[in-house]
Amino acid sequence: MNRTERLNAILDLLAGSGQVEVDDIVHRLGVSPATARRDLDSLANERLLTRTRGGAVQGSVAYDLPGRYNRDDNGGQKQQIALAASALVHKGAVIGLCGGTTSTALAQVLSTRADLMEHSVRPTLTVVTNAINIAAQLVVRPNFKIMVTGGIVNPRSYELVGPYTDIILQKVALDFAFIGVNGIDPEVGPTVDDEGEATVNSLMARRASEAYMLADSSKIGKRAFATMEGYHFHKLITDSGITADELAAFQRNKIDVIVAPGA
Amino acid sequence: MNRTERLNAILDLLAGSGQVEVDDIVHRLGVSPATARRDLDSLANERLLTRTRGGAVQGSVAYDLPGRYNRDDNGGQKQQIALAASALVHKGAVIGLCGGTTSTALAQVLSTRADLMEHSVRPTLTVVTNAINIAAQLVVRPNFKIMVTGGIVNPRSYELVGPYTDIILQKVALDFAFIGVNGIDPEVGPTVDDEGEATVNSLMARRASEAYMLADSSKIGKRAFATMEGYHFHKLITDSGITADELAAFQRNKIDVIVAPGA
DNA sequence: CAGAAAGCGATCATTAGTAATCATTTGAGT
DNA sequence: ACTCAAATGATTACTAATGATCGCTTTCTG
Repeated sequence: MNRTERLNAILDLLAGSGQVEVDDIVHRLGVSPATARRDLDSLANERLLTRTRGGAVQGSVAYDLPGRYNRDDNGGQKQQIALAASALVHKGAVIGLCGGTTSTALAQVLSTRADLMEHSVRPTLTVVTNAINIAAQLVVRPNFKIMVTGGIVNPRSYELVGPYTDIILQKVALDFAFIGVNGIDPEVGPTVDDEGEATVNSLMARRASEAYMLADSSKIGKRAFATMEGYHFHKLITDSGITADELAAFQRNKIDVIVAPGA
Repeated sequence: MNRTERLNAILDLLAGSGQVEVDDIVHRLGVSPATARRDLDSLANERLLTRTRGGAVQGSVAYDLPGRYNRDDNGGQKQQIALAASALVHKGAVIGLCGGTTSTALAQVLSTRADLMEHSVRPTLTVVTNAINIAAQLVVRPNFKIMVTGGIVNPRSYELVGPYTDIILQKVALDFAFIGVNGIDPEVGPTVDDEGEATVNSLMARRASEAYMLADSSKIGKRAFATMEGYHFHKLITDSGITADELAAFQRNKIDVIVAPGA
C-alpha cells in the first residue's frame, strides 16, 4: 500500500464515522504511528480534514472545534494580522472575506469579538464570502448575516470560483474587503495560486470601499501564478517580519502597509 | 472520548436543555470536574456558551444544526431512504441536493459509494446544493464536482436562500433533484418550515429531469408552514413506516412512492 | 449571622500524543 | 545494476491533557 492509497483510505475512514484516530490508522493500515501522523498532517495541510490530538475530524465545520487551531495559534503571525484587520471593522459593517488561512483566522477573531456578540434586530456584522469553511464557521453566530457567493468549489482551498460567483458579487456593496494572497511583490503586486480565485478576489476588492490585502511576511517578494488585474491594491496588512527595505519598496509604490505588532 | 468529541457532546447537552452543569458532564461523559470546567472555559472563550457557577447556559449561538452527522441514526430510516435514493443515481449524473438531515444522509451515502470513487477526467458526480454543510462534506472527494448556489445562510438549517440563490439555479440543468421536506400530505403536497427554502426547493425541482421528495414516514400527513408552489411533485421516497392507507392516498393523487426496505 | 457546602483557580504529577531527528528502506529514473 | 530522493520507522525529548489536591471564595441554610 503506497502513500496515495493510504491517504485515500484515511479519507474513507473519516467519511465513515466523521473522525479517525492515529491508532485506527496504525492498526487498519499497518503503518507506524509516525507515518500515520505525517499522513494526517499532509491531509490537514490540504484542508481535507482537521487535526485533533490523537487523530482528526472531518472537514472544518464550525462545531468541530479544532482544539489547537484556535488556541495555541494565538501568538502566530496570522493571528496578529487577523487582530489588526479586525480592529478596522466597526459594528454593523459589511465586509467581504475571501478564502485562505489568514482570512479564516480573521473570521475566527471576528466570530469571538465581544462587541459583535450582542443581540439586536440588525446584524452586528454582514459577511460576504466565497469560502465555505468561513461561512460554516460564522454561521453559528445568529447576529451575523452571512452571504455566500455561490460557484464551483475548489477542493484545495474551499473557495468558490467561476462565473456564477462573479454574478453574485456584482450585486453587493461592501465596506471592507479582506483578500488573502499567496504572494505580494512591490512591483508585480499581489498574486494567488489559482486564476479563478484571482478573478473573484479582484472583483470583491472592487466592490468594497476599502480593500486590504492580507499576507504574512513570508509571502513578501514571492510571486504566485495568477495576478489580480483590474484592481490596484493600496493597502496591505502584514506582520512585523517585514524588512525595512520591503517597507520602503511598498511605500515607493504607494501602498500603505499596516504592520501588526509582533507577539 | 477525546477532547474534540467531548466539546461537541457538551454543546449537544446544552442544545438539549439550554443549560448544562459540571456534574452532568462529569457523570455523562466520565471525566473529572477539573476537566469539565476546563472544557466549559474553552467553549466560553469561543463565545459558544456562557459560564455560570456550577455549569453554563446557552450563549447567543445556534448549535442545533442539521449538519450534525447523525451518528446515532446510522441504521435509521433516513439512512434507508438515502440508500434508496442513491440507487437511482448513476455515474456521471448531475444532481441537486437541498438541505436537511435526510439530504445530508444521502450526501453521506454518495460520498462513500465505491463506483463513484474512481479517478477520471470527468467528475463521477456533479452536485448542486444550497446547503453548505453538504458542500463541506462532499468537497473532500476530488472526483466530485460541487457547485454551491450562493445566497443568504439560514443559520437554523445551513441552507442558502434568497434571490441570489434563484439567479444561479436558473442557470443549471439537473438530472435529479432530491428535496427533503418537513411535511408531506397527500392533499396539500409537500411543505417545509421556511418560505425561503420552499422557493429554492421548488425551483431546484423544476430544473431537474426527475425530482424526488425525501421524507421519512413520520412526516407523512404533517403540514409545515410553506408550500412549494410552481411545481408538482410526482415522486416520493420514504421508509417502510408508511401505512397502506397513506400509500393508497398518494397513488390516488398520482404520486409514485418508493418505499425503502426496512432495516 | 455563622457555619457548612459547593464551586473555583492554581498547582503538580502522570499519562498520552507530538515534533524533530536520524538511520534504513523503498522506488523511480538513468 | 546504480544512484539519489523520497518515504518510512525508530528513538528521543518535548508538550498538551488530565485528574488530584489544596486553599480560597461564593452561596446556601439553619
